[in-house]
Formats: sequence, C-alpha cells, structure tokens
Amino acid sequence: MEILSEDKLIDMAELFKIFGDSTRVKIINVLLDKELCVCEICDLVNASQSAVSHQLRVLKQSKLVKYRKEGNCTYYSLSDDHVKKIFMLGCEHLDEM
Amino acid sequence: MEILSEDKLIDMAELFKIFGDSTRVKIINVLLDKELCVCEICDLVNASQSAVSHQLRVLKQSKLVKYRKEGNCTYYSLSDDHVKKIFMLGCEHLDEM
DNA sequence: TAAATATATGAACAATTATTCATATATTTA
DNA sequence: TAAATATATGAATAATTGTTCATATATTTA
Repeated sequence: MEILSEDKLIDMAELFKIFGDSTRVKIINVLLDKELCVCEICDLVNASQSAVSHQLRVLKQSKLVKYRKEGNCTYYSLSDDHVKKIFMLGCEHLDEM
Repeated sequence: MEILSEDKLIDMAELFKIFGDSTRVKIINVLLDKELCVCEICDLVNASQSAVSHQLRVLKQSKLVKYRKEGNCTYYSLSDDHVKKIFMLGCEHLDEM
C-alpha cells in the first residue's frame, strides 16, 4: 500500500463526506441506472425542490454527477462507474452487519 | 439491483459519514496493516489523545474498529476487510480525478 | 408578450459535530 | 501505597452544514 499524504487523506474524507448525507445518498440511489430531471428526483426522494437543488450542486461540485440541459429541464446522471462502485460497496457492507 | 429501503439508505449515509472526517480517515489509514495502541495512533495522526479517543469511540460504536486491552494499553485494529475495501476504493477514486 | 414551468441560489436558522479542557478511571511501577 | 502512565469521557465552544423561505433566472407555451 502506497503511503498516503495528509492532503490525500483529507481529500478522501471530503469524498466520503459527500456520501454521508441521506438526501444525497437517496439522489445517488435513484440515479444508479438512469438519468433524471430535477423534478423527477424530487418526487422519487421525497424532498423539496430547493433541498434537492442544493444537494445536486454539492454533488456536481464534487464531480459525482454530471448534467445536461434540455429545454426547460436539467437531466442529472452519475459521473462515472466509480460512484456506483462506492455506493455498492457501502451497500454490501450493510448487508454483512 | 435490489430496491433499497429508505432505512437502508439512511444507514448507508451513516456509514459513509464515519469515513467523512479527516481524523477518522487518518486513524483508519494507520490501522490498515497493523493494530496500534492509542498513543501510537496519536503520534501517527498527529492529534491530541482526547480527540483520538473520542473518534475511536465513534469508530468503535459503528463497528469499524475492534480493540483489545493489554495491561495499560488498548490496541485498536480494523474490524474486518470491508473497512479496508471501502477505504481503498475511495483512494482509487481520488487517483482517477 | 404574459403566464406557466423548471431550476438555481442567497440568507437565515437549526442541528450536528469535532476539538479542547478538565478530570476520572484503571493499570503498572517504584 | 504513591506516583506515573494510558485511556476514556463529560461539558463547553466553535465550526460546519442541511433545510426552508423567498426570489431570481431561463425556457416554453398560450
């Protein structure tokens, strides 16, 4: 195992912190297999438009989701397979407790 | 992919929240390949005995670490391979950004 | 163009949490 | 037994953060 710098450990904590909020995890969950627009996400995760929008911004800033605009709507999806992998591993861990 | 209940998603957020603090991630990091007593951990992560002890309690409560007492000392180690796996995956993700 | 729809965002507030400080407890050693 | 060492823990404080509310912006439709 390579030696990890303090900076890298701080970055890692920042990464996991993003997954450490139930609204954000719920958003990631509904984006696992398809892109969705904001209002669909709101319905599915049962949170206000504002709360979802704020959290999407956090996810966007940390590059865990990407988006594209189409007409009135903004469609969000997971950035890459890594996000899914981390989510799945968390899921596995819970199964084994 | 199985359907995840809201409860499970909340549990998942709780799990990742534990990894989402730099002191705790640093502790996990130094425990990756060997058990250590509290004062060794303090030295390695460069944090106060109290701060480390408080965070070890959090890690203990969420079952990410286990411990054994020997004389004056308490030796901590990672609970199981899952903790290491999650840590490593976070590490990989950072490498690819 | 006016109204409707979808989304984003700033400010305020409440809640959570990490650290420090002081101290308690337990074990070992002189 | 007294002192030293290792660890745990409660209270207080400071900082971070998630939500709500109000509102701004942009696009579409009537």
